[in-house]
Amino acid sequence: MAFRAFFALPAEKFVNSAGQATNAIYGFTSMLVKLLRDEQPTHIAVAWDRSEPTFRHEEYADYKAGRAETPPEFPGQVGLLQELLGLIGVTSLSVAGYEADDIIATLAVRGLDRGMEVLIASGDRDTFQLVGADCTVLYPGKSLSDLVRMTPEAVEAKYAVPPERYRDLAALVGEKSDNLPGVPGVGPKTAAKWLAKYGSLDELVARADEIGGKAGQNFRDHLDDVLRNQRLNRLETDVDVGLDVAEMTLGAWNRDGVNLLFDNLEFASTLRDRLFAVLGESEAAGEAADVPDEGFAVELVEVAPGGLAAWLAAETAAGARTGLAVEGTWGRGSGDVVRLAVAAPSGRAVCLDPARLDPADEAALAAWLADPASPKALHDAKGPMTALRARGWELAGLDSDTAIAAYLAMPGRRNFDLADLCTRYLGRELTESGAEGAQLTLDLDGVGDDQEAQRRALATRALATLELALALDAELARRGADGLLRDLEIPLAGVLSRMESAGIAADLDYLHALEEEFAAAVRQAVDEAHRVVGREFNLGSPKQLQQILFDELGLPKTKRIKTGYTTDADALAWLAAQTDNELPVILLRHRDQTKLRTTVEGLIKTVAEDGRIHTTFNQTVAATGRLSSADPNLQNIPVRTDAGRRIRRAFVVGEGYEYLLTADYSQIELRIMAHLSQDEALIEAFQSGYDFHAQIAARVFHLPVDRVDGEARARIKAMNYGLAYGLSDYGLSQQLGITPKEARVLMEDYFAHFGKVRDYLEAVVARARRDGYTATMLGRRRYLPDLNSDNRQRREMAERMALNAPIQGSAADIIKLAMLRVDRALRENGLASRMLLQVHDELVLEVAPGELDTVRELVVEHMSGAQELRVPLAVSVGVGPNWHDAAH
DNA sequence: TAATGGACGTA
DNA sequence: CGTACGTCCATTAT
Repeated sequence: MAFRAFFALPAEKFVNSAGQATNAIYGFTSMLVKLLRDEQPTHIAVAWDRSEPTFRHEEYADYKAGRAETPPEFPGQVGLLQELLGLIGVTSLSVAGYEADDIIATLAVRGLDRGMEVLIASGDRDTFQLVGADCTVLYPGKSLSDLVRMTPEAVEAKYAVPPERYRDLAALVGEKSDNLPGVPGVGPKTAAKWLAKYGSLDELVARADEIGGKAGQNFRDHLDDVLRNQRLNRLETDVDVGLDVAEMTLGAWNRDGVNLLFDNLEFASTLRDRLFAVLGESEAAGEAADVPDEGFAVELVEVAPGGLAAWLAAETAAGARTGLAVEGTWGRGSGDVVRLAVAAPSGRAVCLDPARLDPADEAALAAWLADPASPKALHDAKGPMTALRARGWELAGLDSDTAIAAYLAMPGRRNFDLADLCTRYLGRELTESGAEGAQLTLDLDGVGDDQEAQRRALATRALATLELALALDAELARRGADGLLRDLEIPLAGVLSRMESAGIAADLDYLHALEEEFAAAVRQAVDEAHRVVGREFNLGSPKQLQQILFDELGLPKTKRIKTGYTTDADALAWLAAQTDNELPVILLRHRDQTKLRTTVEGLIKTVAEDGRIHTTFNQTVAATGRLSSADPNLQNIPVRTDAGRRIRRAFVVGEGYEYLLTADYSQIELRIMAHLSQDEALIEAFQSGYDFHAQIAARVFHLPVDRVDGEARARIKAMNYGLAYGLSDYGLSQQLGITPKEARVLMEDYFAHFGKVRDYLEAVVARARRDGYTATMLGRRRYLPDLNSDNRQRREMAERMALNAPIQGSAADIIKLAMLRVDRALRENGLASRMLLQVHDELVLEVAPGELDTVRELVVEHMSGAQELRVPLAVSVGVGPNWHDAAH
């Protein structure tokens, strides 16, 4: 049953933050709760298979051979499940040399002997042989929670043989999963027909000659197999289980132990409550607790016009938090609200249509939304916040954002759907096919055009958000991440919302001119390439390129990739050096120009009515804590090449403003590494204020700083940055064009002077391996279960992530702090200047007329002062009419 | 039509 | 065989 649960629940949704899979534990426990509740057994035991071979293996060496490997996530859950059973007072049994079913059969027979009524919950059909008047098998049906009662009638109805003949039927048909082949061409129908005619397998064997047809011949040919199957599928009923049935009553249970285990497994309260409820029943029978195990019991209330203020006041007395769900559209810095629902802790909720709101109610709603003293929980609030602002409503009092909270708890997760999180934290996923009525879908699209259903769905969402926020509060408190949510990420959502709405002005005419220029360059490259090859082909197709370069032109092979040989820029540059053929150079130019053209085209497409480009900042994507930017991505606008930098001229200061100002942290990640490692030499290099890389090079190569040449500085610069990424000697050698051995020597020289850096890096990985996660300066965690992987590639990958995550993540923490400080300072000083973009270590601001000096000073102060480090946090600032000229 | 993989832009 | 992203395009799978 645990194995069934394992496959019934998605493993990726049931992993705790230490990387422990929990789906089998969750599913099994859930089934057990249902069994205890519905069947109220007086005695109960759970039997387990063991890993040792059984008597069946001794008799038939290939027993269960050819089975797929047990998924690695499963075995680790068995011990935890047994621990849980121990805590709740349920007997666990296993006996060497026997399968769980033999133990079950033994207990069943002994129970029946005592006149007990016996229930067997098993996913193994062999147990059907035990079915009788007082023995029923509960066999998993369509879903986990659906157990089919296999009574004698049910067995007969399904297999057309009585339970005592089931073994015969199974022997004839065979059992694939046990590697017991049956008679070819004989399925349950034929087998049942024969058994009906001859009465039993023994009789069938005795009269084998009489059976006609191809199947009959097959039966005679495979008689040995059938008889072996029949011997092996008999369940042993006299196993020495070491315990009497009478001892298998539900024992005392350990509430604290269960709580602790559930906390570790990160199971939310629902399953725990259900379990406690049934255990409570077993202690004091008759006192049935009615625990709803599904849906959200929302009570959608209609408030009379003008009554909203009173309703809100009554429901949120004593500052209770509410759940708020908004339906509408948002993106690219704007949006609209179609309706919104407010759910209170009582389970009551209202659903409001802003367009049809009584004026008094509208005022009440606006005031309530803007009231910082009215705590609200939303799921992914930034979008709704933007949409509300587009209607003139400010949102304040954001007390929890369940998407961000879940991100802080599980920063590596891909999506943070409300429905998925409800599954994960509130455990409603097993109740899909349960009681009627109470169930409400969370899927807004799935409810059709029924207005009332949509209102209910939104109200349900609001209540779900409220309940989820509570579960996540506890989750984050346990991690010490509640401050990160409350003081950093939630306020940042508001700042980002306003940045998105502001957008950045674009010079459309200039962009169009650029596009044409890049397009012409692309066309020329295409023509040249076609001419060189002698026919037309698609330069954008890696597959066609491989064909031409390696097959037709016979150029030397590059690095292998899944689909053949790579045609990436490094490889093309290498090819260009290997051959006289001009094609690789043309292809490189084509790649460059194509990339620039598509970047410009993408930007043009996203210029809004107001002449500005409004990106969307995602706060829950990057596993390290960084922001990301999408639609369009303004964090990857070219800057390294001249041609690329020209694109930055298209980002200009908007009407009513005087300058764009950029401010960036210089070498923030290296400074963080110096701070965290506490390496005195590194710290000193930063404190002196001179060229950092040159100073480090001087130490490594034993030269005065002014004698360090460009080559030496470049090597050390690559090394400095590489260290923060878990660079290997091989990687360093590739980057510097030296041999791995030389790179190795260089690294040794480096660490000879900066030993604490090595100590720090090693300690980070060791600690992460022990704790299961890394942490940034503000306590933002990243979980890396692969640090203990048996797979070397995965493990080393995780080690590099562990090296980088605290550094990159701390930098992300710091600039987020800086953004809050800058934003607050701008507003408190009544300045019209505003923040527009964040590019990981850089902020772009739009400066209002006459505010330049104030803003420059304020930005530097709040960025460099965002976090106290052992080294200065240097910030450099540039000002200009466009993003390019504002560089420094 | 959706998913995947290669390639490449940024910090 | 350094990290973190998002987007475009071609190709493959459904």
